[in-house]
Amino acid sequence: MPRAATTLDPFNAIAEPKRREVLDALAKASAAGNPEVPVNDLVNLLQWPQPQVSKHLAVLREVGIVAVRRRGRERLYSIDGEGLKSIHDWTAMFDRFWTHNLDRIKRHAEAAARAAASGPAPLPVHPLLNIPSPRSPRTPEH
Amino acid sequence: MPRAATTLDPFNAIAEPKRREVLDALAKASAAGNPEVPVNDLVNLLQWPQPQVSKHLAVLREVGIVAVRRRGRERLYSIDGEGLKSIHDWTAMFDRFWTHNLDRIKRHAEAAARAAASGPAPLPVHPLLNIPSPRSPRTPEH
DNA sequence: TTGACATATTCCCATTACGGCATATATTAA
DNA sequence: TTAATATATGCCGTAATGGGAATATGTCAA
Repeated sequence: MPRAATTLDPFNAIAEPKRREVLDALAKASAAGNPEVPVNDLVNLLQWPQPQVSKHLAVLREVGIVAVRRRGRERLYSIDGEGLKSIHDWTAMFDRFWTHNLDRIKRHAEAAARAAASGPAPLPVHPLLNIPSPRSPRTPEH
Repeated sequence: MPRAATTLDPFNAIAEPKRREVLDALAKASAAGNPEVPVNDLVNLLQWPQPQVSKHLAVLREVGIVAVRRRGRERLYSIDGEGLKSIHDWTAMFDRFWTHNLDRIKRHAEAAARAAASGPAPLPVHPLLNIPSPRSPRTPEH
């Protein structure tokens, strides 16, 4: 089974760096007062071939990150926040792994100081992980 | 040029759904008091073949989402928040696209009511986009 | 109708990922 | 040393990508 399709979900859609550039451009235009941007404006902004822009927009639209509206022969694209919100929400579940970093680094420094007072310690693999942890049971909960 | 490498950045790494499952399992273990989890525990938790677990962990480690420490013949994996924080921060730049949804929907409803008072309007493509926007200049800022 | 304009779609290709299976490496135990 | 345990790595086949170029589709203008 190969890699998941880029149109599977917003996570796969924004994995492509160029697609994030498209979203950045749309956000900038929105901040400048143009929440809806025709494809040609994006082509001029990004300086990419038009088919490339259209293809990336199609992927973003399929996963619900952008929305489209027709105006004459143009198609106006805009950001639909719901798609990105799902990613924001998922990553938010891990915020304690970076919010409490200062505390953890401080505790690590204290532990290192205590270890240095008694004897030379083996060099830590990662500062954030040098917290002595109780041996986990071989068969955890599930 | 094919798709970007999964080890290019955290965005590509978490695009794979199974990799997000691994992170969820690590987060759950951490919440249960085991911030560091041996590979075998993850194998038992997820019920996947061991090589598959190791490979996914390798990708997550390469982009800095997880960290490893050796303890005897085991390798203890833990979440390194910095990698996920970069994603959280990027999506946060778009928070106004979902935070102000209520305002936008309300304004849209008012606009629709005004339009209905004068005559039948073309059915909206997307409720959030039905805000009448000034025609954007053909050559925007950049 | 014909042409210009705006955008989407199709085809081709080189590259890469994922899963399965087998095997290599490293560490502890006997 | 040899065996057992814990984990990583290599190889394979299948599937899908993103870019380029050409072309199709749809809309407005003359």
